[in-house]
Amino acid sequence: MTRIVDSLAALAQETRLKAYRLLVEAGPAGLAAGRIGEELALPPATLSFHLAHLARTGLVRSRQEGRFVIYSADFQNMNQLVGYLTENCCGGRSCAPSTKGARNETVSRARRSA
Amino acid sequence: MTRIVDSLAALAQETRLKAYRLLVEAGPAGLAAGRIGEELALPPATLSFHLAHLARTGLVRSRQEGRFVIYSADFQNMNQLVGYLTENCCGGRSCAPSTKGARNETVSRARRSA
DNA sequence: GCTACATTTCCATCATTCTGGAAATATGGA
DNA sequence: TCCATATTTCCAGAATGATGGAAATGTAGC
Repeated sequence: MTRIVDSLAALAQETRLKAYRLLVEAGPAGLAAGRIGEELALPPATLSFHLAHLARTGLVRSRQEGRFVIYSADFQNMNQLVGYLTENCCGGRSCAPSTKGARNETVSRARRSA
Repeated sequence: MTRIVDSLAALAQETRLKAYRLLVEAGPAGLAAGRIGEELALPPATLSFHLAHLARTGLVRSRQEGRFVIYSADFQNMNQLVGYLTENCCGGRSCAPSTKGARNETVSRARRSA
């Protein structure tokens, strides 16, 4: 669950979401860090900070290629994230008001008399 | 896009994600605020802060019912969020390395000579 | 080795978010 | 009206996150 929260937090920031979308668009070939910085007009330090954040959660991979560091989206991890949301947070249409567990009261057990 | 970032941020916090999942589990009937506070063992002020945060993004609705305020998940907004991720961030299997636009270079235009 | 470019790390600053006690604001029942 | 309960608002302190300049590190070609 920490993994999920971290991934959500990684995408819950405009700059990082934009960067991630660029990488999705770029596909497996990916993009050099500097290229992303160009597109988003970010100073190097800020860019590096955000890319590191995305990489730390696994949503993005990086590989060295000559003088460049190429970032690319990790679709498998993204699928896991979306899968989690669909299953646990009801993104799918199977949003049936689950019946598992005995938590079938709207208000508190202790205070229902109130 | 601000809407998306806000929704992601709302879920990118352990307490709120837990609260949201309780509400998904509870279905349209929802849960009284206090009931959620009980489950998560949160002091009232903290609980209220997080529920308000979720409500502000539209992921959750609230209705007054007697002395209780009942919160419930808004599945429509959640579906929109998951839909966005699937389409723009490639959660679906149609993760084909998009070909739109002329952004088909991995490194910078200006510096490709390097 | 030296130079040029790419990226990261270091560091300080600023901004936002989280937390929870205490008081205020409902709401319902006696 | 008065009391008990439910929830929110007010407020301040603590923690975490974002930003970016400057210096350090890495890599390639001469």
